[in-house]
Amino acid sequence: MHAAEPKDRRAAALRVALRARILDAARRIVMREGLDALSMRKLAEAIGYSPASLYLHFESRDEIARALGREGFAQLLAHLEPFAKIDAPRERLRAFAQAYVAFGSAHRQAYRLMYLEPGEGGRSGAHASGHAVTRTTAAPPTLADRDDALPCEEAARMVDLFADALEALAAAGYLRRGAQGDCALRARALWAMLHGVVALSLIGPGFAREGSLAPVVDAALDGWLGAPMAEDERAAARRDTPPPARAT
Amino acid sequence: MHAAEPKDRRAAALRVALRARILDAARRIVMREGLDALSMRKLAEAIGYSPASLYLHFESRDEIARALGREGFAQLLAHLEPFAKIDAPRERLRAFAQAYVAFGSAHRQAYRLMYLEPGEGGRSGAHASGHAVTRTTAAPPTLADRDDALPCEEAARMVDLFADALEALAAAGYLRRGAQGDCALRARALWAMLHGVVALSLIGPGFAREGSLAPVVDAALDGWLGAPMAEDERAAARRDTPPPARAT
DNA sequence: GTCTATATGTCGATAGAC
DNA sequence: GTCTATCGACATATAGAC
Repeated sequence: MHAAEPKDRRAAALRVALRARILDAARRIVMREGLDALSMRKLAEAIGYSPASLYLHFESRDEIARALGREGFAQLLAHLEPFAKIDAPRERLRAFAQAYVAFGSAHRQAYRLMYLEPGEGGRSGAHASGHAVTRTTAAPPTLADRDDALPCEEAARMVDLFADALEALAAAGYLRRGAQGDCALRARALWAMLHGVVALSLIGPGFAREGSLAPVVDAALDGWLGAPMAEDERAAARRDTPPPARAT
Repeated sequence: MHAAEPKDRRAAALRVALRARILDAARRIVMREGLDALSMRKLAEAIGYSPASLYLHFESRDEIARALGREGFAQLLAHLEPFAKIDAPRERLRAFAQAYVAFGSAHRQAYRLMYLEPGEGGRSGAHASGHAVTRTTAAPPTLADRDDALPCEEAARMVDLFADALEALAAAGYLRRGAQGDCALRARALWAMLHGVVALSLIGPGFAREGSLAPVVDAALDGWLGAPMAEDERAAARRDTPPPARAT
């Protein structure tokens, strides 16, 4: 194990650069023509290489799609994190929620990539040719052998963001008895609701009026944010809460 | 326009019977091996016909997948409708919610089919071969030209079921001010939440503990069902509410 | 080590014979 | 109506040039 020589360093740099070039081209193709249009051939042509070369840097088309999905989660997290500095928990949660669906609506292709089921990808293949078992009749295909929990670390951090805001909400007295103990659970429920809104809006128009998902999100949040709670009662529950300031 | 002759009737009957046979075989393949394994060739072999013959009864592989998806919605609706006769609105909504996620968890392949994006299907193709425009660089592929609102009529009826229960909840005094006017909106939010829970559980384990989605659903419902509302206040809001009866 | 060229087996869909 | 034959596009694997 001797130290890295300059030659190795340069080679490694070239490798990551080429990986980035491949992902850039893949991202462009997916954004322009959708995930189904992402093929190794088209991708290779886009970067001026042969299709086989791509397999030196990525294991499969699926791995490329998954890499793009992770990028999407990182983007989403970066989109949400600025709102974490909002002190008022209700406004913070509303900001998170609206920002989430806004991101999903604005980057439809990226969003679809993020929640790609393992082995979905648009095509199937599994062309283990030649002497391999070719596994035709095989495998309960829905659930792969993933033992890691969330789609990625960024997703976990997002859920933590939600949970923190919900804890602050409980601490501020907005949530009543029975709700304090399960902020982690409630954060996942919030995530599920937001994902559901985006996913349903993605499968076709008509779920919400003319691309405006905000009212649906607001309707869902009203239950969680203590909106139906009486003003005086909320004040009694805890006095030192910053003024709501009417979220924009 | 003369009346249908017996010959036409018999031919039509054979046509629908063959359609049903095709769908039966397709359903079996999808349940056993997943949507990706559904190919026209395998399907043709399963029913003892040539691949080309399938195109006389279905426009494309996608149409077959969509037909299976509609079946799934009908199944889901049939699974939910019995609970509509529960009088207590809170228990009714809890029953709907838990039944929804139970259905989604129990019939993963069917569920995935139900929410298939237009043109998703597992494979892509769009192989307009020969002299057709071949439309390579084409079409924002995410959103097809569907102008009908929901995925299907069954989905609309399900949302109506939710909305009715929410109206009953409001009428019973469980929902406070601001929440009564938007039961339709809230019903969609509920649908989105439930779909989000199932969808997130489908992309991999780890979203909820060991396949038990119920706590997440309960956490989400607590906000909507007025659970955090004080008992005495609820009683004051409306007295003639049937006893909750502790939903099973 | 990286890439090109090529081969194999997959697929959806169509044309045209019967 | 049904089948055979075929087209064009695909993922993946391998041999071998540089």
